[in-house]
Amino acid sequence: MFAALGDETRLRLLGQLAGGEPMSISRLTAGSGITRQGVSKHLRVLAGAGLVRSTRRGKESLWRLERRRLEEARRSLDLISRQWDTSLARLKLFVEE
Amino acid sequence: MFAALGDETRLRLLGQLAGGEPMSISRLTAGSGITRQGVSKHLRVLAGAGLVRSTRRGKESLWRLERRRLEEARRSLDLISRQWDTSLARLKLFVEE
DNA sequence: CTGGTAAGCAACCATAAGGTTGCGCGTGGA
DNA sequence: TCCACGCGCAACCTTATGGTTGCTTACCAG
Repeated sequence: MFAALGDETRLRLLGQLAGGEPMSISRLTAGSGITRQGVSKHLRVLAGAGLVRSTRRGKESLWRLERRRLEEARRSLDLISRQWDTSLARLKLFVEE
Repeated sequence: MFAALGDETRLRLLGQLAGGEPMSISRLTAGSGITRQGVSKHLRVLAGAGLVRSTRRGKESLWRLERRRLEEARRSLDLISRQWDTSLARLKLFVEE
């Protein structure tokens, strides 16, 4: 999932989708500087990480954010960060004794 | 920075360092399945993202976490997530009017 | 049913990334 | 002083990745 987040283009896509409004590929492509196919590929990567989801509507497919996953990522970082904190606390305690 | 987090080996390294105790490269290498050079490369990537820092002590260099950066990453995710939330709230409000 | 628009599929290309091997260098201990 | 240990540097190999082009499929409107 972090790998999916680790690309500028994909982060930009997330940013666009963070607007809340579902968007079609061609709309996401507009002004992106890369091809529609490129965008499509990136979207599939994001979808593979569960960060985004698409629903077909007529001849266009609409993509939207999957917030749960973002929260998961945040929690993972919290975990490491917190583990670090408590370890340091223990260490400090140990040193001060 | 997410790119730096987006590799299993590097996440594992962070996990080890999250123990709070600074570790040498050879120690981090032990049981990692890859070469010392590989670990070294990954550490430099992490350092490049500011997630980790090293200090030379005698003939070994000790690596430790840089917690601030983890918090930054978390904040970034929060930002997207929150932007999504508020947009949805606005949208909901709009729909309900 | 015909044409245009939105997207999927597949092949392909160049470069970046993960990993290895080989060698040289400084430091600490006997 | 000499040797072993822990690292850094550089070259190299292989596979993933970001991106493109070309062609096909699906849907809607006239």
